[in-house]
Amino acid sequence: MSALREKILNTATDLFQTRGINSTGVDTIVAVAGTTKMTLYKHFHTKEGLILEVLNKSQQDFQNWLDDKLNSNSKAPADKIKQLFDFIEEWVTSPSFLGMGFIKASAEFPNEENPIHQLSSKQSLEFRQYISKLASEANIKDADGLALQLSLLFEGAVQAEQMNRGSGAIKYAKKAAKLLIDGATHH
Amino acid sequence: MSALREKILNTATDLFQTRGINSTGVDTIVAVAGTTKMTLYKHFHTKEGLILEVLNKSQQDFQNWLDDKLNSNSKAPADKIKQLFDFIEEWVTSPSFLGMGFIKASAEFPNEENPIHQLSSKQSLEFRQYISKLASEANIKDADGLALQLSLLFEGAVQAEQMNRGSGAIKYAKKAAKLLIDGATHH
DNA sequence: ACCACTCTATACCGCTCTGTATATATCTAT
DNA sequence: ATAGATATATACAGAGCGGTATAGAGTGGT
Repeated sequence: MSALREKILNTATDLFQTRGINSTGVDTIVAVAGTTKMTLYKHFHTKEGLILEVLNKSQQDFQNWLDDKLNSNSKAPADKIKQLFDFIEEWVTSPSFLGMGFIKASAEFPNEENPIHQLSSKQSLEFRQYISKLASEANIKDADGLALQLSLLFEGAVQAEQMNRGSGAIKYAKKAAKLLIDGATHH
Repeated sequence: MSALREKILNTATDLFQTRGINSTGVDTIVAVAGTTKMTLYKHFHTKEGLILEVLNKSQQDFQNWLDDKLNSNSKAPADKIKQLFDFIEEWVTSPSFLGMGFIKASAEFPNEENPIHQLSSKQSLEFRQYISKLASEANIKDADGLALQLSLLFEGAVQAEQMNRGSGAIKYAKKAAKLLIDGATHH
């Protein structure tokens, strides 16, 4: 894969997060990435195509990182879901964290028929399903219900963190998650 | 207060929610509102000024509606906080609900020095403080902590509803809220 | 040495954006 | 009836947007 393509992708990811998607022009992206529009448009057919690829890559990076963490730190399914918010906290409080792409994108493209909105919605659903799988492996009866609740806490905490960097909201989300998980677990 | 001014404000509120703020031009607003740019710019000095007023009015409408509901339905503080998510559900599932302004606005203007972002952040904080007041009146010890958790659930549920209209996420947020409130209450 | 390919540089098109200038119309208060 | 405020209609300026055209520079393989 082309190094320039990667560079454009990473630059766009940063700029979209820090300045907004609609507010970031293609000219700005290529200027910061140190290339030209011709090169960008050879790798990505339209700006919308670039946005979709940025969203996909961002979500893949997050999901892969999280999955690795969960699998390397513990094998027991009951432990995995309990550790979920520990790793989410690590991700969200990392200095390189600038926000979750699909959350911001869905706000900037509120029309449900817009491809960017649809991808955001799909990613949100997929993450929820990932949590649900963790929950059902931990033998929790209403796995989907718990997963939905945890995803609300997650998205709320990310939202709070995007609004006020270093707000510490994630710490309280973690506590709430623990309570919800305990409440949903068979005793 | 001018009727046209009101009309512009309401039209802008709708369009910002359904099409996004940056994607909604001033020309579109005046065309839908049935007036002209000259009139708009006599009432609002800049588009940013209009956005700020839209955000303020939206939040005031929500807060006033919620406060009225809570005060008319019950006087006991312990009941008020328990009913909080019942009314939030009523608000969010109403057909006229199109999203929360400050959540979308903070995503479209991620820079923390941007006035629109700052107002969004302030409104989020004020709503959290409102919940905290409910909690402390209900004699809950860690009122701020519970308020933060409930606000995360709220913002997460709104986020989910904005992504998928009629997702039913708010029902699960309500259940989670009940569990958190019970857990934080003295027995 | 030459070809094919990728990247650069720069200029441009057509459109949309915010905001303003100008001139006209409508309405109300005295 | 007339003055003053308010709204309309329309045109325009200046900038930025996404996307393309064209021509040339660098680089690797054969």
